[in-house]
Amino acid sequence: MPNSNKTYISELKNNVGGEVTLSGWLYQARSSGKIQFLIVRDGTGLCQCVVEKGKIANELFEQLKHLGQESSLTITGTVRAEERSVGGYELAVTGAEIISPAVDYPITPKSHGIDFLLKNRHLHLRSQRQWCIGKIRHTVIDAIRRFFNDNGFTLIDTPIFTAAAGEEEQTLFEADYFGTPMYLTQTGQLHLEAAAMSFGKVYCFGPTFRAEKSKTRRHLTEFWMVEPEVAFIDLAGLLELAENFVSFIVTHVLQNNKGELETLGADIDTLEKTKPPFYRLTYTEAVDILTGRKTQDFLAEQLKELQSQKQQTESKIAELEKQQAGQLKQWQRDKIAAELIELRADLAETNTKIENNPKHAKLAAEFQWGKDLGGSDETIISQMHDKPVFVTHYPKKAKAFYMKTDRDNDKVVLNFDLLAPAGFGEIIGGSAREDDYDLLVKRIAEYGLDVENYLWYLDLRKYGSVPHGGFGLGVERTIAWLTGEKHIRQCIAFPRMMDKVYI
RNA sequence: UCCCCGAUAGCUCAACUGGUAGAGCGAGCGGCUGUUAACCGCUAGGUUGUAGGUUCGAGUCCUACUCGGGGAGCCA
Repeated sequence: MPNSNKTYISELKNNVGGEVTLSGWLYQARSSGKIQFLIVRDGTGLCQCVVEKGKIANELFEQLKHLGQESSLTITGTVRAEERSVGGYELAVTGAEIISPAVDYPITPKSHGIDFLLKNRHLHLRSQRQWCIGKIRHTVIDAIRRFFNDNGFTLIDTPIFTAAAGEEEQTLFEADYFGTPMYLTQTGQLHLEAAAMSFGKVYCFGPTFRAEKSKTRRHLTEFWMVEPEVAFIDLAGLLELAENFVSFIVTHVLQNNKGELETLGADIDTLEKTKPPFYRLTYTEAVDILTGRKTQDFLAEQLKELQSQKQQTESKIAELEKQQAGQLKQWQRDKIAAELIELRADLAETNTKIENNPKHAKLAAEFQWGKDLGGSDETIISQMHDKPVFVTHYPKKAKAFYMKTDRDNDKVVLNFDLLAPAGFGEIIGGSAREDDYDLLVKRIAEYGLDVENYLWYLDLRKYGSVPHGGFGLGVERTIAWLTGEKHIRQCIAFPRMMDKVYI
């Protein structure tokens, strides 16, 4: 091994002209007779290492040429700035040592199906895309903790095993707790309310489990949620807290992960607009929008766009198919075939959207005041805005028992959802909590719940009750929004989905 | 739980109205001194998800099952 400085790829910019040693894995390799381009990853980034014949021992040159993808190695060379390289720097290799050669790595640089990738999740984590998402997730979680810690909140760890339900009973995972049934937590909220009466401002942050039979791109059965709870706060205060919080996360990610966002193709311009104040709609206003002219026009316009998109894709496909019929080199033929696969997938997606458009229009037009907003309704509202939107004051019937009844209109509760823009949908749900003892007892009864299970919760209204409230933010949904990732399962290292847990 | 689509080489996909399976990537060998999912040549690799049925003949048609994808409802 030559005598040189061990370093990380992220530090290369500080070592231009110097000789350094990297430890990592072979991500990709191209060779051209007397020159090889090895892309090495070390956990901090990617670096192109240029190996020239004659600059290193012939034997080593041959070994490197036959090294399999994901082999581990240390590699030494001189750092130079190079525009053509990933990351802007590259290594002129002077030496290398193979630590462990890898043979037949299953994930190739070409495209793969999602089932295959999830089966190989332990390896897929090494891919550029998953690495970028992981880095952003780290920043999001760091920002969450930083925001609350720096704003006078105290962290409370609420239990994972719970006796009573926080949300819907049917969606609880049951566990056998020494012979008695217990449930995996769906929210730390009830316990958090108790803690808020001690510390004032508190938050909990941990995994949440919901046995919803939801097979969609927005659902996991195990996901991470952060929930703040504040004493002496009203709905307006909660909205302000939520918009400052979300803006803080976005700013943090933009500061720390621009490169990752670019690699992922995220919509950075829109993210940069995410600053308070966010839009505010009441549920009633949202319903008026959904059932009104504006939504029908909006959807009609969208349908037109989709149809022209469909035509464009179809004519592109037709053109490529024509080309395919002509005389071509094999590699040209393959390139066309690959493009066709992508275009056909796009077309299928566009077709689904076209198919759904009138259904969504109908659902929106026929929306009845009193129902909870459906997924498509949320998407429509969210698509109409370029910044997150609060929807507040939902009908009491559609919401949980602990939400505070609006004293000016007892048909609605003082709650809110925050919808991420451009169609991503709900990332936060929250409310002011019912703080009146008698009203809360009544609500528990109305929901057919057993008051016996909520005696301790009612105590909080008995001994110095105060107006208070809080909300929950879904970490994976937030990451999906920030990264532009279509499916939430890519936003956690080892996703747990309904009916399917891979590894 | 419901609706739609799919399952062909290790991976991603082809195979016109039923006529006996073909590419690329990956792997192996060789060539190429600036590649960007590099390129070029050669080699190996398949009882077409399972079980039945129709037919002279099934990857292709029918039935059931298994697995997967997308969407709906519900939600963060």
